[in-house]
Amino acid sequence: MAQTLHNFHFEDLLNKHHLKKTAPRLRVLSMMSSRNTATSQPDLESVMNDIDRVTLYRILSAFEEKGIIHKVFDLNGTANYALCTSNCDEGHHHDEHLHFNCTQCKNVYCLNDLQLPAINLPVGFVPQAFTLYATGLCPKCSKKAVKQ
Amino acid sequence: MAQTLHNFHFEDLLNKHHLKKTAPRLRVLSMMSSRNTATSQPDLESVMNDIDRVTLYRILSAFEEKGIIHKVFDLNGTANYALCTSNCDEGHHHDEHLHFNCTQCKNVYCLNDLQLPAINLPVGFVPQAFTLYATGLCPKCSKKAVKQ
DNA sequence: ACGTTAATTGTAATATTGTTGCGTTTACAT
DNA sequence: ATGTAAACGCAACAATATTACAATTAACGT
Repeated sequence: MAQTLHNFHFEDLLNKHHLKKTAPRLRVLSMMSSRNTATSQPDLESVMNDIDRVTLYRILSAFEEKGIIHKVFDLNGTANYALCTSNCDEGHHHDEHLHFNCTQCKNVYCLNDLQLPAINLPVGFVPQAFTLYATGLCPKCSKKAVKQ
Repeated sequence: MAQTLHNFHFEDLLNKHHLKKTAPRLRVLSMMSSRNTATSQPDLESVMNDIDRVTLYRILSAFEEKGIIHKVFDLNGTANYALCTSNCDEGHHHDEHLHFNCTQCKNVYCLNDLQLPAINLPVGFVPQAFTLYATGLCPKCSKKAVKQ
């Protein structure tokens, strides 16, 4: 669970990307790092209900642009956000991992360790990035399902 | 392009799923089959601006539920719809193909022929469906890019 | 420390997208 | 032909996202 990151890590991160260290930004980072799943926009909004919605949108898009977080849409088309694991540059993400969307609890898991197999596209298609998306039951929900 | 389907095909399709043959439904089917890319909700709405928005939503969700079309969210999180190729049952889709989203023209291509490689998930995760999602340049746009 | 300034936030207004309830119309089975 | 359930259209609303601008504040040099 959680990468046990501390505030100064986040401050370094913001520094690195020439973003000012503000309370809202640090809170967003801390919330997202405290979870092992992606965080949905509605979740963010309800937890941070004292931060203005517009500010939240701007923080998220700034982070995404800088390669600090990445966005993934779940089954219902709602935006979920998760910290990028590593080397995502300005404007260029490298989050070619599996996104697992649990149909029960709706959580989106980023399975970073999973290597994507090579894919051959039809002629003419020039790929820039791949994402594998899976739906099903996450460990928690599959356990519950068995018990019943 | 297009699967050169005719109206009576659509009528059969609707019959098969116990859906009444109405003008709006036939128009939606005919529009979607006339394209080789998925159709975005905004596109549908602007082309069929004489059909009520709510009706459109209901048609789309009915078709999706019956396994006639499937929904895929593009880079911007907007819903795109495409006809299912084959054997998609009521409530159970089998659209485990590649969705290619062109970053230039924003079109979403369903590359049905592409076989997805086997994926091993971490223990506990019980998959129901996979979708591979790629971004990049489609044939048209990559040609243009070369010319410039 | 202190003031300046550009970046960031907050506020208000608006646009877009999706949903719900209900009365009217229509396909289609009898 | 006609009754009925299904589908449509309309109105109102809810949720999500964007834009413009004024107020605030982090970070820099002095």
